[in-house]
Amino acid sequence: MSDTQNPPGGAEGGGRSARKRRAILDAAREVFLRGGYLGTNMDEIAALSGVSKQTVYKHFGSKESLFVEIVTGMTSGAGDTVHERLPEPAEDDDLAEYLRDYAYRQLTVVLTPDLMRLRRLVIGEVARFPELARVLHENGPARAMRAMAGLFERLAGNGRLDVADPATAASHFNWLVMAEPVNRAMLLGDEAVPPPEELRRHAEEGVRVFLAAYGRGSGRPAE
Amino acid sequence: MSDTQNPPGGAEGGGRSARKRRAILDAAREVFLRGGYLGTNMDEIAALSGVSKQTVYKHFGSKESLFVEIVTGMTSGAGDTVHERLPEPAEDDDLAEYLRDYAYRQLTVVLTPDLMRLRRLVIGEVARFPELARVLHENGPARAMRAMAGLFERLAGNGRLDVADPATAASHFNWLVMAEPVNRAMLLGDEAVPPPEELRRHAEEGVRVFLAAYGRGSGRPAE
DNA sequence: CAAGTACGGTACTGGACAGTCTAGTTTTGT
DNA sequence: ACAAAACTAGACTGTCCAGTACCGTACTTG
Repeated sequence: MSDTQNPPGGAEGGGRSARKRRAILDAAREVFLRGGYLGTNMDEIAALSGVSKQTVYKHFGSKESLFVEIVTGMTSGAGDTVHERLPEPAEDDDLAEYLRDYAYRQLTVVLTPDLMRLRRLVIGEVARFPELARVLHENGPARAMRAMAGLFERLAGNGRLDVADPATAASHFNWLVMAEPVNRAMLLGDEAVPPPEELRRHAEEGVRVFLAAYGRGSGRPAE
Repeated sequence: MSDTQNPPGGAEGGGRSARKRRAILDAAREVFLRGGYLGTNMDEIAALSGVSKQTVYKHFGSKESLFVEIVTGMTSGAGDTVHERLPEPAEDDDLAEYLRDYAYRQLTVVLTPDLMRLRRLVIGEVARFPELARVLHENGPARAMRAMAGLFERLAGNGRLDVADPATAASHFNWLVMAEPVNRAMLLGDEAVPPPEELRRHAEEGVRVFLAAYGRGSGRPAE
């Protein structure tokens, strides 16, 4: 209809087939995130992507395949954006400041509406698609906590943290920061996500508690 | 068929109608928890409860009503078992011990398989039934944290804790203890729930961190 | 430009399922 | 004992939906 005049390279690259494929994926993500697996029908996906149902089934063999592709794509993609580009803290950086920034960044990514909807979707389908939940756990919390555990271990080696069990410390740090807002958003909807400045305060409080337990005596500066 | 010989009082009390009603509720809980809202059909509920479909619709007007009744019943019921019967710690009690016990009890209740399945179910249906999620949040984490905040406030008044903001302290305590195992069980299934002794260790570690941040200088005993 | 492939539109199949209807049976209250 | 109320079994309606078939058309490629 609207892009009949874009023979080879419209706005996005790739051949016609590849373009259709992307359109289907985009539409399917939207529709699945809105309605869940059972609450979604393939006609709606076809209509929203401006493609015939036949084409949908040519590209993805079944509703189930399409669903799995959408979800795995989103989970692994989201995990990549958080890690892979957090600089190690320099020797003379303020450690508390570094941890606050890290916490805040993590919060803003995970609380993205689409990621919250993905999380709800996957959790609701644990019984039907246990593999997807496993992948989400691996690419989400498990991955983040492994990265943090490595960092804490190095910082303990430097003498900048007092951490005997890096994995436990990483879990404590992660959930001190993430648990409250994630749980709220999970149950109360995306409108329950606090505004940025409140998230920053929340991150600060979490870091304060973490450093009180794992800092080198400087956790509570006063007194 | 089998209970034709129990005229008035079979095993459970109540008239025939009340007994049927309970049977329907039990069956519906099982089936909804297993298959989710859309994944459940009313014929299965009728069959499992040993009752005709007509009777199901006499007692509960629709699939939706039945679902709402099941879920609200479970959420409020579960909240009650945790609170309402935690004794205040006595003056000469060991506070750390008291908090460990409290944390461990909370863990064992929340990690019950049925409660985990309920949580997944409700989260997966947030878009369709936002009210249910609100109720679960209110009767679950919110209620627990309010109770804890009250306790911490009193302990701060006693000089046994160093808590300026009881609500934040309660959130930190709650999630230090609950977040990791609950999140694991949520995504990895009920088999990922750690055995009791590991839960106890986990509760201990959470309490240790909490007291390091909020205790009266005695958080980290060494040094 | 011709042959082959991908796509659109649409109708169709087969099955599932919420909720209703009917007619006969059991239970209960009085 | 008897009438009202509750229950049973199963057929039935209307609807929705995954996946397929068919055929004409647009695009791609040699």
